[in-house]
Amino acid sequence: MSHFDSRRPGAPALHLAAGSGRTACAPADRSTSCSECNLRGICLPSGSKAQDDTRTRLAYVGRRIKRDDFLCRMGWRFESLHIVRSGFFLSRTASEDGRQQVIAFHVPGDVIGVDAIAGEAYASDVVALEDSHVCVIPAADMSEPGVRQHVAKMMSNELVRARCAMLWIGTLDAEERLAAFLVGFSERLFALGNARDDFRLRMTRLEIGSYLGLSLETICRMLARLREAGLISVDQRRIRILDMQGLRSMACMAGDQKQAPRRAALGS
Amino acid sequence: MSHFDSRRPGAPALHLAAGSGRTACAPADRSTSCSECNLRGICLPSGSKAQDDTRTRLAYVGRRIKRDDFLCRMGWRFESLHIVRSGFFLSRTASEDGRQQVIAFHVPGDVIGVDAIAGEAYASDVVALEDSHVCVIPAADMSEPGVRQHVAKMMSNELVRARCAMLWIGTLDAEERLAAFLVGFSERLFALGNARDDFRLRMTRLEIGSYLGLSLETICRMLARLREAGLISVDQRRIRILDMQGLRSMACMAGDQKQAPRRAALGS
DNA sequence: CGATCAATTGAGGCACTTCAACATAGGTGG
DNA sequence: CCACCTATGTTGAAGTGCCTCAATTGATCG
Repeated sequence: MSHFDSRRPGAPALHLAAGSGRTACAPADRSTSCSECNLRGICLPSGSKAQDDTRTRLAYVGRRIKRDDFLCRMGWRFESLHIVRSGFFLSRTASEDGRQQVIAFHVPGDVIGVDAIAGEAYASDVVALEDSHVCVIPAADMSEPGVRQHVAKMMSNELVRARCAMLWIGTLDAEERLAAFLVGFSERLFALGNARDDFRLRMTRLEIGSYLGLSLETICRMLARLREAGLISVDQRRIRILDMQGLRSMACMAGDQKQAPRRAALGS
Repeated sequence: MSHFDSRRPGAPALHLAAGSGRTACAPADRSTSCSECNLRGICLPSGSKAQDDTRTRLAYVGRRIKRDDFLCRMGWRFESLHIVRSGFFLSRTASEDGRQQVIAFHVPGDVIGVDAIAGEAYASDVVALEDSHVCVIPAADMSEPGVRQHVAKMMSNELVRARCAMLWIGTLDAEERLAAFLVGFSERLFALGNARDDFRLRMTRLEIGSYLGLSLETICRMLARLREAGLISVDQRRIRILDMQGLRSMACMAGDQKQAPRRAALGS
């Protein structure tokens, strides 16, 4: 099923999660008070003084999104932000000729839709990678102090992550990029209470490749190379990190050892 | 002069603007009321109803930054946002082993420093590409309604631009990337009252290359190729766009014609 | 248990990097 | 004003990392 224009001449007939065409109109849940949410401490309004006060006052409508369904589509009018309560999402954009790229993965606690605030329409498609659950935050609530602060922080975080990805894609070779991705993903899951060195990828090799600007075959090969180097073990989507130190240094996130490639060096 | 660790073994001895080592401690200016600023309408608090009211009330301290000086450095504690009043800036990050990448260019009206809100420290170096002038907005003022809205929009814009850059780097080949960059830069300048088809690049080929994940030689060659194709004329840093339609379609920002490369295609 | 999608691995080609030589512009001091 | 210097820009030739194409295996699901 095609949910896009992508019937352009000669387009490779690849298939991908999120092709099911359903459009995320799952019925709204009961609303839940923030003070009873299992994301207390991760989600809003962390850090503020009026914290408990705000939290008891706030209550948001939840929505369930099934695997492969859209949370929102490019061009939809911006009406609300969403916070991931459980599950995983992927965001992707497309250029006007239909080429797509994964530009973000979202884990519980993340705010989705901040790229729509400026344009008043969503700037990317957001797809659930597994059955998920989000809180709906009406745009009007962004002026609420506790919400405002949390949203500002999460936006800032998104920006840092996006720029981090730019740094990876622009300066690291394939093996390093994948190492950086794995370390980063591990850390995000760790912040949610996961083990740091044992997790399951929720996305396909194709989606990882798209995110990192590499082909899916290269992802496979580099996973194999990292495995052969004894840094990780790979079993389908289950990843175990055997040598975090080594992986980090390969990802240029610790002691360095490699010469920077030309296109990266800005000298100084 | 080295302002970084980059004396790593074998680092190529490239030199770049922003090596002067001065650290942007130019004396603060007189403060200026927002109602008298020449960015009225572009800058805050555009769009709000309490617009004129807020604008007359607000007044911000200005700061001058000389060419090649830093507005802020990675790791500095976050104390204030900056809005570019005049001039041009470049942001760049570095991985821990010293590889750098340009991650954004800033034109008048842009908010600088939003990536610091989450981490409470600046996440990138920001360098003036020419003598510039910024407004200093204390972090505390972010709760001010008019400011809040504008900052949220500009953050959202930054995120969109960053993701746009990811899309370019991840899915377009060198020639297309450069075309997209030129079109995008043209549009940003146009929004500031410039001609759409005649402008001056403020940055070196090296910096453009870094931003686009390409070597500076490739930038040269692709500029030549676009010139030979009759799409632009190039005279040093002065660019004239001779065929906007053609340039846009090459940048995949209008009618398409090319087959998407594999690494981009997410199928559907 | 077939059908479909995801993952793996090999072989070959090309786009871009790298290295290198040279041209040009802008600045400085004689 | 010149010669001189350094940073930037340009262009050529050669190497290579990753993409592309292709064929196979392994999961997953109705």
